[in-house]
Amino acid sequence: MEQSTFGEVNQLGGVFVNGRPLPNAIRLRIVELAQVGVRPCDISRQLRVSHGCVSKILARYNETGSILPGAIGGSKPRVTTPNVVKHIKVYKERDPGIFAWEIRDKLLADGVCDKYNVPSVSSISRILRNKIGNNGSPNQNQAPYENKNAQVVAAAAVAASSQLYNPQFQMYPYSCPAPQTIPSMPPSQMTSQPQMLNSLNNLNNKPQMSMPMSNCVTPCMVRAWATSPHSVNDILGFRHPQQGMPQTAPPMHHDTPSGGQMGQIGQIGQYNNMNYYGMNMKQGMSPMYLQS
DNA sequence: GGCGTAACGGTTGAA
DNA sequence: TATTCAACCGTTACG
Repeated sequence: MEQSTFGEVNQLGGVFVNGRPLPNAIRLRIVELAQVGVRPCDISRQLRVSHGCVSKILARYNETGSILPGAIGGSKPRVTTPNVVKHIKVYKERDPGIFAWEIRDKLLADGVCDKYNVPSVSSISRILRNKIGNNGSPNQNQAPYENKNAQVVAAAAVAASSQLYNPQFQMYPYSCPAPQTIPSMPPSQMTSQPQMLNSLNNLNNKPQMSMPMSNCVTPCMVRAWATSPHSVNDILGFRHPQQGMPQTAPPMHHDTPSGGQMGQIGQIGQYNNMNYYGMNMKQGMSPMYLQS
C-alpha cells in the first residue's frame, strides 16, 4: 500500500511511520536544538515533528540522558526461572499450608528475587498449581524443560539473567560494552555534544571515541534485554546544524536500541529532493526508517 | 501560544 | 507456522 510504504504526513508536513520511532538523527537534532536554546515549539515546526513527540524525546533525554527510543516488542525476561521455581517448591515442601504471598515475601527475604523480578502472587499460585501441583515435583507435570539440552539452555538463561541484572543499579540494563578504551575519532567527526555521543556510544558496539565507557547504564534502560549493533556513525548521519550537512549522504536506515532483535528496516521508496524533517534530501536518498 | 500528557492506532518480537 | 500479548512508537487533541 502506498501509504504504508511511504509513511504518513503529519499536520506539520513531516513524514512519519506510525508505530515506528523517529530516526535517531532527528532525535539527536531535537536534543541539539534544545540545548542551544531553541524552544520546543520551534523545534517542532522546524523539524516538522509533532510537539508531543518533541516534548517526549526531550523529557526522556533530560531524565535519562539517552536520545534513543525504547526497546519495541518482545517480552520481559522471565521471572519464574528454574531457580525461583525450585525455591518455591522448597518453601511449599517445608510448609504445605504456606500462602502464595508468603512465598513471595520469602523469595524477597531470602534474596532469591528482588522487588524488580519477584514473581507476582498469581504467578506463584500458577507455579504451585502447574509445576508443583499435587506431588510437589516440577518435572512430572509438563515441566518446561523436558530434556538435557533444554535444561542446559535454561541454566544458561538463568546465568545470563543473573548477569544481566545489575544489583548495583537494581535494574536490568540495556546491553552495553564493558568499560573500555576505544579508538579516537577525528575531531571533524565529533559533534558539539560529546556527552550525547557518549550516551550513544554506550549503546553501540562499534567504538568511536577515545574515552572510557563506564557507567553506561542509563535509567531508561531499565527494560532492555537486547543488544544494539548500531554504531554512532550510523546514528550521527548528519553534522551539527551549524556545521551544515555532511559531505556524504546520511545513512538512510533506521537504528533501534534493541538492535538486531528489531525489525529490519530497509529502503522503501526514493524521495527526490524532499524536505525530510527539515533535512535536505539528495536525489536517490530514501527515508531512513521507512520499512518494507 | 506553548507545554504536558492521555488516547489512539500502529509496529514489533518473545512466548 | 500462526497467534497472543505486552512492550514501544508518533500523532492528535485536550486542558
